[in-house]
Amino acid sequence: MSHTLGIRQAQKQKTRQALLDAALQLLEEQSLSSLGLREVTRAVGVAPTAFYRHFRDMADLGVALVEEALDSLHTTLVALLAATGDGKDDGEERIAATVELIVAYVRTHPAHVRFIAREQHGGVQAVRSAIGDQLALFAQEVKDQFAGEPDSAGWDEDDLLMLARMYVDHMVMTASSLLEAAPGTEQRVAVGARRQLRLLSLGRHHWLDER
Amino acid sequence: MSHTLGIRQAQKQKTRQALLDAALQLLEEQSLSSLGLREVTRAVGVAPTAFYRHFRDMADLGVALVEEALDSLHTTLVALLAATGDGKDDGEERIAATVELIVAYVRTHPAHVRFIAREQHGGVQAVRSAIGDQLALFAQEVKDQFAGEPDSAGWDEDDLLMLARMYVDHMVMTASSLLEAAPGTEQRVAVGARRQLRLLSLGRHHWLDER
DNA sequence: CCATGCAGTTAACAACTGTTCTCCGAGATT
DNA sequence: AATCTCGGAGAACAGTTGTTAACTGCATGG
Repeated sequence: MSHTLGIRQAQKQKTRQALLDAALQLLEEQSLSSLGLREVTRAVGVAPTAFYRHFRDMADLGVALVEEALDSLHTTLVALLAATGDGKDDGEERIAATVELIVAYVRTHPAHVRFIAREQHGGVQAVRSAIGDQLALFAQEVKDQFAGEPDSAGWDEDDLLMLARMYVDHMVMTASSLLEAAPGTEQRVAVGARRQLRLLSLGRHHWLDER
Repeated sequence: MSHTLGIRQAQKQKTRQALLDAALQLLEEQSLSSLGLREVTRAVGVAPTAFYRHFRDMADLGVALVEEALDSLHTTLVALLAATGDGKDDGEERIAATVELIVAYVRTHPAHVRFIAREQHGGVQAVRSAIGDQLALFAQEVKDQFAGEPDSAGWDEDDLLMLARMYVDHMVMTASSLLEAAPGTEQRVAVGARRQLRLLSLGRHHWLDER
């Protein structure tokens, strides 16, 4: 594969990406259901009708944005699981590394984070369920990771998934909190996030105590 | 006070409420930043210009909706704290009662729940911070409740607030999940919510273990 | 080298938006 | 009874929206 796809399709994907970028930027101050097709094409410097060469409508573009955003997040998640998955380091180190990775991600992909947080419960059905599906998939991966750890011996399948979901949800929530935090306040948010992870970790360790 | 406010102001508040109700209903399928002034007045059956007699713009109406929605939620929260606050019942009963109250609230105020979940991270700044402030206030109340319980002996102030925030966030998240759950699936969501609360409760009990 | 495919353009459309100004009529005030 | 107040109606405005149709020019594959 990959025979340096012709100058033709290259240009197409270039403007397509320009549309996605422009939309993502415009979405910092509004939500998808109020973002107009013309608004996006105007920002790119292209005729309104050119939009239809790439997307059926704005909802379609929204779904494409979900894929782009959650793909980059997925990369981060894999890195996170790989870095903290050896089971050697005890809880505290693992927690610190996790939060630090989230902080770094938010710093490098703020617009993506805002988009996911906003449209997760937003007004466009197709986008909402696209995000929901992807996050459920993330939870599955986290669960699989957990399943291989000694701490999870004797755990129910459903309980493991529930735990994984809590971690994923907490990850998204923390990222969103970091975004809205006043400049300079990010460290406070990070401290809070570590404390919350510590609580979850404690709950996990004592889950099977009284059984 | 309250001398049966004249038939004049009565009519005014009546149409004002009609505007709020219509907006809340229209918001089930879109988000606030895309909801138009004319759309709302049309649904009520009133001239577009009448809108300005009650709200400066849609953002202003949004803030009013926040107050209405979170006021009803606050009532539920107080009931929740009162019902589970005697400290007598052990964790499991308390958890079941909490989840059941959330389920009941979602069933009776679905539109309010959807609105809060959607606009919490939505595109209208004023509404976002209005919701944030109210939820922070809820967390304070929960914290005060926790502070009076024996389980919280020796707890740091910040840690208590962090715990309270986790409970409030979990409450909102559970309510939102119940909304999006396929009909008949609510019971599954409720079971998951109970498990999550159990985990939080376990974390809480062992918070001071290794200090 | 030429015919075809196709990303992007131009022009036009009916529909809709927020906002202003002017007016009306009925409740409130004296 | 006369006057004032003010919630709401009506008409008009400049701007914007999504979508259509027919076009242009260039990379592409035979």
